[in-house]
Amino acid sequence: MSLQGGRRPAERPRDKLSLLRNHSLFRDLPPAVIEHLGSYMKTRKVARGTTIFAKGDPGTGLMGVLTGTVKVSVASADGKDIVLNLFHEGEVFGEIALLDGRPRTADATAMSDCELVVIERRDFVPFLSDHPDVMLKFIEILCSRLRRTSEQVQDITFLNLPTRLAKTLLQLTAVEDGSATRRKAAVTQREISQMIGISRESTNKQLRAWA
Amino acid sequence: MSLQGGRRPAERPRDKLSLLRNHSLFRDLPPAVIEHLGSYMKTRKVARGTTIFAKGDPGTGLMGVLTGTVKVSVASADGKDIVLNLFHEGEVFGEIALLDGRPRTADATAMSDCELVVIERRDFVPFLSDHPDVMLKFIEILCSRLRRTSEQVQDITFLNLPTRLAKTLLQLTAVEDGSATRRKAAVTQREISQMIGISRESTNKQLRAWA
DNA sequence: TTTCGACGGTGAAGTGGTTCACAGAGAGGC
DNA sequence: GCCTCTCTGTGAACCACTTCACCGTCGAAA
Repeated sequence: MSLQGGRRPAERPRDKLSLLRNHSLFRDLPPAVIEHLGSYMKTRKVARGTTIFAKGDPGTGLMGVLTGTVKVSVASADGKDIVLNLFHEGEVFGEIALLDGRPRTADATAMSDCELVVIERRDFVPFLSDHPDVMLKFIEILCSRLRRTSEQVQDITFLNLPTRLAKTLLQLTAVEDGSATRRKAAVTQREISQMIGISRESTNKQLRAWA
Repeated sequence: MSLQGGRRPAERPRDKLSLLRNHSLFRDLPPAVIEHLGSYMKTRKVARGTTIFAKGDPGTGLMGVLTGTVKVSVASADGKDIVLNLFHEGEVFGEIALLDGRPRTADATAMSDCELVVIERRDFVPFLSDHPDVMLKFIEILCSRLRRTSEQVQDITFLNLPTRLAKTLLQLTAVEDGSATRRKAAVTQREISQMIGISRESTNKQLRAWA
């Protein structure tokens, strides 16, 4: 299943321009436009554990991952957490709030030290109006996100613990194979359990049972 | 929560043109364009219980509801069912497969006798390319769908039976208040239970406990 | 009128996963 | 080198919800 409509990188995006050049959203734009867009982008370094944005924040812009891994999750009233998505090098996140201008509905956290790029909404929206082809790409991305989230609903309601766990593990390893350089993104059992919506203990027991 | 980005009708869309005129997707288009688009639309009447499209079908087009209610759901291997969405008069559904050209990921069923309108993908996609403003509206709709589905994930994992049930009932009644004319769309307990992903019996018991 | 099928209603038994309460193992700070 | 913190590992008790089995009702079909 092609997650995120992003690229699955062979070489890494060392800088913001190569992120643009490699991402499906912008890949087909003429070089001059890409450079123009690049001039709007700011780079931001964040340390592992930093909150990049929080639920309720105004959605100020589009984020891209240069290096590292970003976790998008939501917390419940009583301290539980679910992970909605992980984003790796070369991928783009935070489009929803960018596109509809409404507040963020989830938290984003750096799972490792990260380098991010940001394009502000006020810069990006006018650009988007001038580039219908990019709108189409966004539509594709949104569709694939929707299919994914909808599949998540189905998994949660239909599948039992071991099956869901297996599926999640497969996805995780698939993604990690893609990026030759995996580093600090060691996924803990707690995080796995949050991805599938199951207690840490149960996850552990199932993993042990298999090992 | 504004569902679907659709209209909440005061007067009903007796024909396909007034559906176009009232729906947020097309509302702002010049009348000539609306009529042009209308010429592409076919009307289709389906009896209660009919399968409108099935999971795996090629996504042939965009559907609109003139009268009646349509249920979008998926079935699991072992015969269970979840309802992902209900669509009422004046609303539009089936955009995902329309927009990305991939197969349908869910079934659509007529919950009452329905009149639908259909625009074929081959007619609509060229139209869309010529109308970036409509693409923007689609982006809005996709965003709101995504927010809704994501909320569904959260509800399922965080909330317990009574809370989810209450929430679903509220949504149901809210929608039904909107359309003055509710008819055959009597929702059974089984359907409610499928909307919240809980057994029919448990739903029944909770309802009894409240009554 | 009878029959049939779908829906609502309900109790008893079963279970998958949670919660709680620990304990050991490593990793980083100082 | 020790202390602390986070992660992993594990058993026992508990509970929310499911599953199963069954009954009554009501409307439509025959």
